[in-house]
Amino acid sequence: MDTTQRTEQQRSADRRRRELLEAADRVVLRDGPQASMNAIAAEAGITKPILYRHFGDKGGLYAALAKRHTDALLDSLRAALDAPAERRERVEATLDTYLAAIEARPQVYRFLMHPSDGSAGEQGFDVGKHSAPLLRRMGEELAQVIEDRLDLGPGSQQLARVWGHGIVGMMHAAGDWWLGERPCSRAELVRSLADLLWGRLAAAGDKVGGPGF
Amino acid sequence: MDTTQRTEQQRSADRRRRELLEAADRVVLRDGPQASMNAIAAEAGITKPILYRHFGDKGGLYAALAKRHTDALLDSLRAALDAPAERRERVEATLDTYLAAIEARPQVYRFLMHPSDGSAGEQGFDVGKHSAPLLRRMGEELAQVIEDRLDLGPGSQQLARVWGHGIVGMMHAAGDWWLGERPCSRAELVRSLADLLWGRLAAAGDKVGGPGF
DNA sequence: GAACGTATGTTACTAGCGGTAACACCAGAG
DNA sequence: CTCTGGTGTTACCGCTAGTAACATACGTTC
Repeated sequence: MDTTQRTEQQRSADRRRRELLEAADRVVLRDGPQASMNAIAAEAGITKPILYRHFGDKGGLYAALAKRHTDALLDSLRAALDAPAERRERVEATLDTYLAAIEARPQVYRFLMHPSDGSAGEQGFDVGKHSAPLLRRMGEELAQVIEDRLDLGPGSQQLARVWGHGIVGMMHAAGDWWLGERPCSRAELVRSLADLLWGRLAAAGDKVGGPGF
Repeated sequence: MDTTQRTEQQRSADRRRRELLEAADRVVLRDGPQASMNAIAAEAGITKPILYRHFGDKGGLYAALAKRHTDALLDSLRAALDAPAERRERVEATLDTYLAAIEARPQVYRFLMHPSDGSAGEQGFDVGKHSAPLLRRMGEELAQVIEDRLDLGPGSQQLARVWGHGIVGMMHAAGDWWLGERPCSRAELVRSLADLLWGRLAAAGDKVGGPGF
């Protein structure tokens, strides 16, 4: 139907789009989420209006950019989560995969977690939307895995979703803090978090007041 | 020494500062974290330079503003955490306190969690700093409580810090998601999260492939 | 080959932001 | 009376996201 003239012209458009995304990627990797449209255009060797023609606005560009990294990270996480191993091993492998990713490319990670858009337009008080889409997607995917593989009794679906988002948040916050302070090795962090998920908090004994009392 | 002339003039300065903070509070409550300095100044009935004289820059104003709410929330959380009750009850009370707070004033919560500064200046790649200070403070405080009250054996301090930040992150992410989708009541959410912390994830059985197999 | 649509690319602009310089005013202290 | 230190202004800077207007090259279609 309309695939006739789409072949050549739109193909070059798609190629340009990919080139622009790669240029934007380079700039974001260098400047962080504050990368300006001007800087990205300059890196790509062009001027702003072209970026706007391709991506609409800054949010569009950032969404396209984020999608690539998010998809890549989610693929890694799925692989770790689907490995044939004990549950605890899989959990530790998944945690380690995530932490290794944010450790390797903190700028990308920061970009994904902090849209930092502003988006002066529709500023409704929809608190649920501002958070990074990556966190939401990870939470939903983990919820699905939990629901599929664990026998949680009644209310399992809802429980799985709460746990999915909760565990992802735990991983994210701990990773963020760890990346800033580096108080221990990655392996130790993974073990500590897995211990937490394995109920060591509930199992721990109360501390006695003082020795000999 | 210098308390002589400080009495009258600086007192009025402090009063103005408080008034400005309250005006800023109103605007942030209405417009969210994107509230502009112009808007805040207008709400206070003045112009921008005065704000800058009092708070240095936007970050300073926001920090001062955040400190009030953060302190208030932390006080509530400490109270819940220090109540004389079983550990599980205390944990549930603390979770519920936090969730009730973000439920009651989502705009404030959003502001605290999303500085969304930009702060075009020093854009070093210090990933550890961009996250909301509230999360860090909650994590550190919880870590302290855990370390003080639980007997965790060797490496307890480090373990407590990981757990502190991890649990806070779990609470935050789950709360953020819950606030957006409202998939269940607050009490159910609290119970699900406490169940997670109590090791129900590790205790759950694997799901069998299908019935009759 | 001519006409057209669609991509590419430009310069020049708007509106708003955070932030600042320069200036005026008014109250209390010496 | 003068000096200091607060309050307040207008007018500006440099930056940002985003847009309008215009020129040009290429591929498709008649």
